[in-house]
This record gives sequence, structure tokens and C-alpha cells, in this order.
Amino acid sequence: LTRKLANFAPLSDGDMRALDGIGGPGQHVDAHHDIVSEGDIPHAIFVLQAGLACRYRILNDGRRQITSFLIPGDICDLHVFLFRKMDHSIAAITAVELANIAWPEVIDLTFDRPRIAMALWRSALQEEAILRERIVALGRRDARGRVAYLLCELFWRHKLVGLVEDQCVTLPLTQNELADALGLTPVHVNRVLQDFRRTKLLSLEQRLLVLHDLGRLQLIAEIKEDYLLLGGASDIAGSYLEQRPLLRGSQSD
Amino acid sequence: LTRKLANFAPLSDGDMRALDGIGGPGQHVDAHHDIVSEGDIPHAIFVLQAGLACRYRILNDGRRQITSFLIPGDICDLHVFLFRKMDHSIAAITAVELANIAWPEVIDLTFDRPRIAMALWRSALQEEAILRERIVALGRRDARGRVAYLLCELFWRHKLVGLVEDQCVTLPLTQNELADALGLTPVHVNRVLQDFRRTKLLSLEQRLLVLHDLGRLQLIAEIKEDYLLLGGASDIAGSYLEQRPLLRGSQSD
DNA sequence: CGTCTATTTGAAGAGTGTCAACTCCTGTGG
DNA sequence: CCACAGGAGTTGACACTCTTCAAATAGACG
Repeated sequence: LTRKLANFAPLSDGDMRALDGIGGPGQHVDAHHDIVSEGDIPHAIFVLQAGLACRYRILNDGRRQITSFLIPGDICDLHVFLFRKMDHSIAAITAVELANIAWPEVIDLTFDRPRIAMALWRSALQEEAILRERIVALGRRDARGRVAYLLCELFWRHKLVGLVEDQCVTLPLTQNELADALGLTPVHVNRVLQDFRRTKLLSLEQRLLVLHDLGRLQLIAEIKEDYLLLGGASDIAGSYLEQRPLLRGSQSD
Repeated sequence: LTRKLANFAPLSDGDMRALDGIGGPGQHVDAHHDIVSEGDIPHAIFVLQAGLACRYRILNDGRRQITSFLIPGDICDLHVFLFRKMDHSIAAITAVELANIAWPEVIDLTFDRPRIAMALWRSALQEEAILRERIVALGRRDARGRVAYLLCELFWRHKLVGLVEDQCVTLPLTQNELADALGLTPVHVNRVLQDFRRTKLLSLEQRLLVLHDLGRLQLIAEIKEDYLLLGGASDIAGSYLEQRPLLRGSQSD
């Protein structure tokens, strides 16, 4: 599941084994329950193994804004390092399987395995890129653009971890949750989806999303074909990292 | 100027000196010019020394969305590590002074100075927190809430680097730029600002922002008093980092 | 003093929100 | 096996925020 990291940097077999080796006892969280709540003081980092989750915040008047979705392979909360308290909550959307990693393990890992450190770092930057993209969507796109954008994003991300088969993704999101992520009302999301179905752009029923016309959708969403793929991720930095005189306990694989 | 980092982790005198020591030749960029453009392949990291800048993207129809502002002390583009090409542009809003740092220097620094590494890491996480906060604002707040939120954010950030004096900040932003950041039209931003002035919440004229009633503004913005202050940033991780058997070339100050 | 940009004002229109009702599906307990 | 409850999806009418367009004013700079 942490095969996602291989997308970010070339990992040696030893790196892979090290990755598979870590990870404490798994944990299960039922759908619609918080994994961590705002105000919590998290003590571990976890990796989402299966299921779907989201980060969100609740406003004073009870409305909710989902800031991002977590799909299998995603890492939750390097935040330990910054905040004593969480400034937002993370909830399971479906039932969810987690792998815990104590942070000393993470620190050791990043020190001993420069390529893993780099992959983690890049994955964090990708998250940031996604957040920026969402800001653009919420700020400047109308309802159709937002829906198209979000579905494309989720589609690509699932594709990157091998969860797409023939334009189909399992997406157990309610229209309510889509609305909370897009800054719209469920009613309006519904109308947009129906419009998309009528024009044969996609179908989204029974928790199954099928993109019939990805090209046209991406036009509506104004997404560049590969905005997440990091296509030619520069490896200058990577190679420098490896050349670097490793006074500092290098390792051989 | 890189005193901002001291907010994130306790730095030793040696750390400080190391920070001041780096930084290549300064660079100047005129107002309304790009510092780096979308599609560029950045070769250096830079720190904003003076002036105001923003990250933005242009949509197909020419509209612009500003995703974040950069104020003195902010670091631009650890992105080198991830993308070959920039997925967005950075523009100078006012005339701007930059300090360049080649990335080998950055890598060396982060390896040799764990506390600096931690500070950088936290500063990146703070950026992420700001992005999330902006998503909430764009998704779920009305125009008044958004304006109030953005002005509070900028106010607090300037305060953190010592650029606030008696509720006053120099903010050379046009209403057009505010609108591009908030996902609104300049016309509407104008109306909201006038409303705020009429109700004695703030004044914003001649590039000078004065918050007359910060408390009430924060209510409208729904911002927690200290959302950026990272009040009790946990230092468990920090102390672990220092204890860690530094096979790896520790340094003494 | 004239030009350019930024700000201000008004009126009309579009896109979403709100509210409320109704349907469909799924799972549950009698 | 059926009735029922509850959540999710669907539909329509109407209200409202924000946008759009256009034009006037004010300020900054050469």
C-alpha cells in the first residue's frame, strides 16, 4: 500500500523492505467516526490501508467543510511535529483500516533512508499542490467545474495507487459529502451530476464512478492531463542526496 | 528576516549564525513582475526579504486565483524537489528583495542542523494549515467572512515577523488582488470593505490596514485567536531529534 | 495637466441557496 | 415475508448573494 511512495522516488529493495517492516498494530475505524478529532494530541502517524477518509472542519453554525480526502496509501499526520493540538478532524467515510507508526520510527526511517525521506517530502508537496488546486477550484470555478475537478482528482489519485480499472473507481461518497468538499449544497451537486449523466460525461451510482468522457471532463475542470503525475519529477536533488558524503551512517542494500 | 524560523523551534546561536551565513547574492524584482512563472524549472530557493508577493494561477478565460501571499521571511520553493516544472507562478506585488539559496546549501543545512530542519518542516506544515484554512473560507464563508478572514490572516502573519505596530500593517494590496485571492469580484470586495469601514471594524486606505476591532473581526472570520501561533508547539519530537544518536555528523555550537 | 490605475456607485441578471415534499433503496424487526 | 424506518437521491418554487456591465470619481505619477 505504500507503493505510492515509489511514484515519488526510486526506492531500492532495501527501502521497500524497510517500509513494509514498519507499521505497528493495525486499527479499525467504523464509517462516520472520527479517526482523530480537532483538539486531539496525536501520538502516532498512520497510513490508510483501506477505505476512504477525509479531513474536515466544522463551523460555528454546524456546516462542514471537507478540506481533503484520504485514499489508501495516504499518510495522516506528520502534523504531530507542528501542533500540539489538531486544528482539524479526520473522519472515516467508509469503514477504514489503519496502520500505526510511532514517530520515532518515522524519524529513524527518514534519517537512515534518504530516498524514503525524499519520497515522503515529495508526497507532502503533492498534497500541498492538491490543496492549491482546490483553492483555485473553490475560488474561481462554477459548480460544474468544481464537480468535474473533484471527480477527476479522485480518479487520478486512485489510478496512481492502482485502484482504477477501465475508467471505473469505487467511490463511496454521498452527494452530501461531495457538497461539503466543494462548498456547494447537496441539492446543487445533485443537479450538476444529473446534467453530467444526461450529457454522458460520467455515471456515479451505487458507489461506482465511471468516467465516460475523461477528456471533456478535464476540459470542464480545466485540469492539465498530468497535474498529479509529477511526470518528470526532477531527480537532480535525489542524486545529490545520494552522492552527499554520508558521514552520517549510510546504509547498503 | 529568517527570524521567523525561531518561532518554530528553539535555535541555538550557531543555528542562527548558520542561517545568516547562507544566502547568495540578493535579487530585486519589480512590482507586477513574475518571480518564477508557471512552467519554469527553478534552480534555487529564495527567501523573501522585503516586499509582498503571491502565488497564483491563471485560468483559461484569463481570470486569476491567488492561492497564497508571501510576506517577508517566507521561503519560496522547496518545490524544486518535487516538480520539474512549476505548477503555478509567483509574482511580486510590490517591489521585492530576494535572497537566493542554492539547494545543495539547503540540503546541507537540514542535515547538519536538526533544529533548523525541524523549523523548516514546521514552517511548511504551517503553510499547509493556512491553505486548509483558506479552503474553509472559500468553501463555506460569505463575502464578509472571507474578507475578514484574509485580513486577519495577514495581520497575524505580519505580527509574527514583527511588522505590526499598534494594530497597523502596511498592506499594499489593491482590491483587485484581494478579490483574486478571495474568489470574489473587485466590486464586491469594495462593498464589503465599505461596510467594514462604516461599522468601524477597520480602515484600509493608502496601503495602511488598521484593525480597530480585532475581536469582532475574528468573530466574523471565525478564526481562533491563535490559529497561526502554534501556541504550545509540541517539542517532544524536537527533543527526540536531539537525543538521537547522531552517528551522523552532529555539530556543536 | 493629462493619463493611468484604483476606487466607488447604480441597476439588472445569473448562479446557488433554501425549504419542503416526494421517491427510491436498503436494512431491520415483527 | 412484509411493514417500516432511515438515509440518500430527486424535484420544484422562490429568495438572495454575488456578478456583470457601465460609468463616474478620485488619486498617483510623469
